[in-house]
Amino acid sequence: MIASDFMNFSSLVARATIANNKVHLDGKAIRRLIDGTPPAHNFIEQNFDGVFYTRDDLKFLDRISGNIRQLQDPYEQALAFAALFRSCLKRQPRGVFTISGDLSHYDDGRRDLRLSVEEHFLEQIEVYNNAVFDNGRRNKALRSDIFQLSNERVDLVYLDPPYVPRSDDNCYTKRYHFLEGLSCYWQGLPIDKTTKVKKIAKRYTPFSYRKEAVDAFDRMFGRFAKSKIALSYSSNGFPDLDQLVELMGKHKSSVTVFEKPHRYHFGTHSKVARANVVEYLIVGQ
DNA sequence: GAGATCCCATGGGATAACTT
DNA sequence: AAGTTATCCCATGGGATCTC
Repeated sequence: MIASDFMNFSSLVARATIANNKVHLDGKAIRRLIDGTPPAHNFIEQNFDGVFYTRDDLKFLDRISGNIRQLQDPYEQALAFAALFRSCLKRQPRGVFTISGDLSHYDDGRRDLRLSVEEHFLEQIEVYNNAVFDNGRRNKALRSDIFQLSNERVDLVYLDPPYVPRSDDNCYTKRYHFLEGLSCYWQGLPIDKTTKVKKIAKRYTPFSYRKEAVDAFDRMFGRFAKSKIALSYSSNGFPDLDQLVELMGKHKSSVTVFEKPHRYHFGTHSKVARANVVEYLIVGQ
């Protein structure tokens, strides 16, 4: 099995859970991770004070960033990163990095907002340790643009591309930039200090632009013309369903659409008009 | 079964940038 | 100059699942 993602942080999660068949974080590794020696760098504290988290959380993130890199085994490292990312998500209201500053009005009393990032981290290590299993195969986790992947044949490919929304930038960088930066300690990812949430620049992908998305889908389906394709998509995306079915039909003799109504509970303020969507699984073979 | 907890590829308004 | 597309910031809660 091969997993690949456009973003680094999510490919690390895949390395921890998909590529990794047997490595767990044991007590010794955990003690090394939370070692309290003051960190050699304080990039996170310097850049995100007053933006996300408490000062203690930020110090912990600087410390853990150094300690993770002391682990020798890449699967141990990946497990620690996966646990760290999930800790950061749970400690951030709504799990996104689009809001900053005083977030007390988001506090609805939930436990996730009371725990420190470090307390979450210890819990999430157990969560990820319990998620490790051996499927009896050699699996890979890659970080790649879909068009840069080697031409390896796969029986079935599950595609979950970004989509162009009708009025916004859809790129995940907007919501998860903090995790992407954290995954490499912002090495080579300069922060745009003019932004309130201290974003990094999003990487280019044709899937984000109306003018290029149709061609990108066409090329992507062509790239997997010899595999069964399962494409995950939504009715509030662009291109629309008819266009996607037609595009897949250029490369596949049979295209089947499965639909499931869904209501988002995230942007649910009264003026949100598109919370009701249809989720699609478009299968070509 | 009732209450607590947790999850969520979000959406709209304003404005900037780009097209024709 | 008007229309279209891209970007930035920030506001928002119901239902599935868990716990007792």
